[in-house]
This record gives sequence, structure tokens and C-alpha cells, in this order.
Amino acid sequence: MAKEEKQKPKTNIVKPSLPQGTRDFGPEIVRKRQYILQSIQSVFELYGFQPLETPAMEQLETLMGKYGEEGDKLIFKVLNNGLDHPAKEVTAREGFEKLLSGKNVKELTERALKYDLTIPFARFIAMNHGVLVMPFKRYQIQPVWRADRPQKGRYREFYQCDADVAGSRSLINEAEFISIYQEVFFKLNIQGCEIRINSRKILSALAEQCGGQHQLTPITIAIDKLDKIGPDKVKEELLQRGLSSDQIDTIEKYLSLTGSNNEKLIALKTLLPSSSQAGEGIEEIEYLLQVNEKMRSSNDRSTLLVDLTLARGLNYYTGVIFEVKAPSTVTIGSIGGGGRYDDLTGTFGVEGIPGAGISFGVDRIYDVMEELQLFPDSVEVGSKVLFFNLGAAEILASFSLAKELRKKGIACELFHEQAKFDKQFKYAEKKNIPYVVIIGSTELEENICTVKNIKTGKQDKIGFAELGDFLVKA
RNA sequence: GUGAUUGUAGCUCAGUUGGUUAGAGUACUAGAUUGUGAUUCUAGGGGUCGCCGGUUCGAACCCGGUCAGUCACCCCA
Repeated sequence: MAKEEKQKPKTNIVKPSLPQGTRDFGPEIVRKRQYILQSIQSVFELYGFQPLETPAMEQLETLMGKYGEEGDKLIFKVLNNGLDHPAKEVTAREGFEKLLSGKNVKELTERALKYDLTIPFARFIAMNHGVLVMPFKRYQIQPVWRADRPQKGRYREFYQCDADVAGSRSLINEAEFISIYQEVFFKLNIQGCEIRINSRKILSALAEQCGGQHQLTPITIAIDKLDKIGPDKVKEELLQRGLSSDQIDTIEKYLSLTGSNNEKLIALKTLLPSSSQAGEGIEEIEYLLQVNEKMRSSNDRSTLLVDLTLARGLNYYTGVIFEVKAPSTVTIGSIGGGGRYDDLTGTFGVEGIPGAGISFGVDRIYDVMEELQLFPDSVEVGSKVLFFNLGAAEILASFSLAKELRKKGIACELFHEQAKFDKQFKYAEKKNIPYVVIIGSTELEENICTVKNIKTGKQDKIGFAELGDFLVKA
């Protein structure tokens, strides 16, 4: 026995692997993602939003109960440290018993990874509202974690990219959010997005007409599935939830309202005539349509569409709601969403702070851009210049030339060893380096170098002193 | 959390009813080629067949479990 163990060398080799639903991002992917994130960030900044970062972890109680029963299950919990300490053995065991009976256990876990950016934002506002300039406009670009089962376009760690404003009821915010969407998609050259809007007030009025407020959530959940399961199944689901056939009839009429934005709103007024809430919702949307018409520039390639079937799952929304659909040429659905919520911080004991916000789905925007080949070539370029290494004396000259180029802001590198041309060319090609500088013994004597454009194959003899200017212009 | 399906070289994939030493293309390395990327040719390295266990004289192949990917549901970005 002992012999066998000796034969196996004792090593600590671990087979490298990633936790389920997480990813590494290689250099090209990081560049492309950064291109998207920086575009969004710059637009947020242009509208006066300020950056905020919050910890990866929150207190578990900050998160629990905010995302519904299903949401709670998807929160990643962090095990407390020191549970194996003898002094804590009794409480640890008790905690584990509680856990088995399905309770939340402070004894075992007090912290959790954040599940979205909105609740940490609300927590931040609740802690700091006294010292913040209100309304507080913040944007936040950070990873969040969900213990969901991964599938395409769905991960356990992913980035969210949110802009929210706290402490303002003005519709100007919503109008600017629409404008931000349009500007970002223009910047990324994504054409044909649909920005869909609706209002929770309208949905709420509909629920009122169909049995009362307690029906709001079931109704929104059911009609949110409309394009997925079709009108018949929606009716079925509503029937199961105890709505009468009269009420379902109303909802069916509601869902079948068609026409232009204004036609839909006019038809809606006759469907829900007595509701002041519906009236408010309609007025708000009319205002946004009007502003959008005025602000619209030739740059905007996204359309603003009133979609009365838009519901959005999260039930903290109370006013206008948004969702952005990817261009119909790709099969990726929603790439952003948001809306207004009246009570951001009530759950933290701070009343009277309303908010509104939007979010960009970075991973899906990436997929859209990849599919439509919208990333500019320049995104892929790291170094602009590679100095060939043709020997010790030759490369020595390259050091100072490289330093000169870097001083001018040109990224460049020296090939790491003397090697044949083939190898050095291939390196440049694989790294998407557009120019190579060749300095051999003949060039060295004359203080010149050969600059070759890899794509065109064009070569120029350039004096050492002129190299920087030549490449700045190239 | 439920169900289905896949896992073989760095990458894309073959692999017969279970049978000797697991293959191809591509990529890589060296040479033909001592200063210009191609093509071609030659040679070479590279595998715990996801992992653990079981059945068998014998398992990449059959069975069980597990991990990971993909897809659908739930839900969601």
C-alpha cells in the first residue's frame, strides 16, 4: 500500500476549470466589451450622470425579499468565516438545523453577492440621502451574480449597466432616458432598435377594471408572455388565475389594440374611459412622444413604439416602463429595459424618494453587434507597430526608436527574440499589428528603417528621425 | 430548481457489434529556404478519450454517479 502511494508523485496539480456559468474574457473580447461599455458610459456622462460603485457583497438582509420568492433562491450566499471555531460549534449546528427546515440562517451566512444594481443603489441612497445633491443621477457598471441555471445569453456572473435618477418625479427624466437609448445605439451603429414604452398606470387601470389591484401582478405576468405563448394561452392562464370571462374579454380587447402610437392611445381612452389613472398614464406617454418628436435628430435610428402589451416582470415599477428590442434581423430579444418606481428606499425606512432608471444588457448587445458585424476594425488593434528583431545590434537601435514612438502615444513592441521573418510576420498578423519596422545591418548603417504596412504590403524607407512623424500620420 | 442532450489533440471533428499501439484536417515546431508573410513537400512533438466507479478476459464505446457545455421550462439581463 505504502509503495503504491510512493509511486504517485505528490503534487498539488488541480485541473483548471471555471465555476458553472462564469467566463474568462480573452483580449479581443475584452476590447469589444470595453468598446460597448465605454460608449454607454460616455453617453451617461453627457447627460450628467455620475459614477457609483458598490461592494460585490451586501448584507444578506439587504437583498432578501426584494426580488420575490424566486429571486431569493437565486441569491448567491457567502458562508460565514470561522464556523469551524470550537466556540461556535453549537450555534453552527443549530444554524444548520434551521437551514434544513428551509429558514434563513444568520448563523451560517450574513452576506451575499449582489443580485442587481438597483437595490444596492437604493441602499446607498437610504444611507446617504442627507448629503447627496438631489436629484441624484448615478450610473453604475458592475458585475452581478445569480445562481440561475446558465444557458445561452444567461450567466451566473454578468455585467449590468444602469443609469438611475433618485429624488425626481419629473417626466424629463424619462424623456432623457429615451434619448440616451437612441444616442447609445447610434454610437454603436446598431440600427433598427425598437424602444417600447408603456405605463404601469395603464396596466393598473386595466387591473382595476378586471377585478381590482390584487389582479395587477397576475395580469402583468400573463400578458408579459404574450409574444412567447400567444393570446390563447394567455387567456388560459388568466382563466386559471380566477378572472371572469367578461374580464378576460376586456383584456383581450386591450391586447388587440393596434395602429400607430396615437391611434393606440385614442382607442385606449375609449376602452378605459372612467379611469383617472389610465388618463395619467396616457398623458405621460403622449408627452414623451411629443418630446421625442422634437428632440429627434437624423442620427436616431431607433423607433419609439407604444406597446400596450409590455408589462415587465419586476413589480416595483409604478409609472412609465421601457424595453428595448434588438433589430428584428437578429433573434436576440430584449437588450435593455427600465422604468419608474415611486418608492425606491421605503424598504430601508426612508420614505418619499421616487426614482426612475434604465439598464443596458451588455452581453446581449455584444451578441447583436457580433452577429451584425458592427465592431469597427480599430477595436482589435493593440500595438500599432512591431519592430523586427534581426540581431542584437539591430534591436538595440529599435529600443530608442520605440521609446520615441511611445512618447508620441504610439503603442509599439519589439519582437522578443531573433527569429526568421516568417515567424515575426505571423506574430504581427495574429496580433493585428498594422505596421512592422525592419532594421537590418544595411538599414543600421544608413540610419534608416523599412516600414511595411502589413495589409497593403506597401514598404517605405524612412530615416530614423522621421519615423515618429511618419507613423503618427499613418 | 425540473427535464432533454453533448463531452475524443490548442481548435473543428472521425472512431465499425466492446478487441492489438485512438485517427484526420487545422494549428504548432524543425528542415527544403542565411532579409519579406503565400503555396508545396518532408519530418516531428502533442491525448489521464471530462472525472470517479461498475460490468467484462478486454471499455473511447455498455451501466451508474458526478462535473461542465448546449437547449427547453421556471425566471430573467
